[in-house]
Amino acid sequence: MSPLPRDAAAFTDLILEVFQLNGLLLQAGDRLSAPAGLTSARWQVLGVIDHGPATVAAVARTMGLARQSVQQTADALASDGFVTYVENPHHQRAKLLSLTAAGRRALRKVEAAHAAWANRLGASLAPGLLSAAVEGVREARLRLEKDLTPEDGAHET
Amino acid sequence: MSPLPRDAAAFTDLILEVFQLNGLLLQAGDRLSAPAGLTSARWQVLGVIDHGPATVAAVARTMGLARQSVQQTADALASDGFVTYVENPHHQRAKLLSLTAAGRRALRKVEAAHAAWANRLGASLAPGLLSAAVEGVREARLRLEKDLTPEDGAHET
DNA sequence: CAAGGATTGACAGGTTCCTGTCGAATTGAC
DNA sequence: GTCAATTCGACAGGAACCTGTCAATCCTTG
Repeated sequence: MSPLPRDAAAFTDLILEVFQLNGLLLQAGDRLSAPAGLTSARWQVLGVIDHGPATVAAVARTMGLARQSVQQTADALASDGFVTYVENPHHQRAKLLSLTAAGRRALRKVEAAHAAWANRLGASLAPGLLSAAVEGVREARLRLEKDLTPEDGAHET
Repeated sequence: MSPLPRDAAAFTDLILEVFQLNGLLLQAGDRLSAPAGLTSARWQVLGVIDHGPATVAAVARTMGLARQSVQQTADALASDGFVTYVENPHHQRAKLLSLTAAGRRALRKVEAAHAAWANRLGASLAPGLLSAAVEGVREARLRLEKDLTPEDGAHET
């Protein structure tokens, strides 16, 4: 009822758009990765360890997710043979997630599909519009990150 | 590795930004609604039935979610007393979700917090940047929606 | 080198979304 | 008016995220 100021209204619009786009992107990601036997979440994990093995916690930090979420995905990937846990010279308990041949093969397949798709979608949007969107969303994200950090609590993030 | 064309790269950047912003927005929404005893998902459902009672299926359509997801949230809201199921003159089995006094009170509280928050965040961003972001994200969403619709399957969406 | 703090993997449990299926109620075609 | 298609709520099960907690393993400090 109480009319929001223009800025606030625009910000709220952005929220709604982002929610919807996020849902569609997940759907698209699942569709892209399904033929390789993957899902969005699993594909993303594979992508992180593509440039080198890493611990579950390190992958989680890279992805901005909770350690435990990535653990679940990683275990699933391992039991499907896309990934193996290899010894970590720097840590006895924290083994390294490493791509198997099958994992690398699946990843390459998804990446090819992704490239074609991103190309098609990216080309269908005015370049200026696209880069403005990226910049605006990034700016909003940065503000929000600051806004959400009251003070870095001691333990776990 | 294989370098994506510029458009595709920008599109991929947008995806990453949207994923991150989405996560932060959910976090912010939960923080805004927690003092009222709600969460993002529950708040959104209350918002839909604020302008009048509706069936679970109708709410789901409005929100763009599966019927079953909203059912779960609605049941939780009902057992917490924010909502009740009232008789539906047009349908014997499909009762209407309706706000209770407590539900309306909680919703108003969250809306007030949301307004203050959106105002603060919205004002901290250059207006041009913000509207460009909204426009760009909307455009991307529309393309993606088209891209994802192969043909409207018969039953359930 | 010994103690304290931080990080890690494991496990438990919860939320919010999904798909799939079922029987009941409504609606539409004939 | 009857019969088929659709819509609805209920229930089962699963995916992907979360928080909280524990013991084991670092790592830093003194």
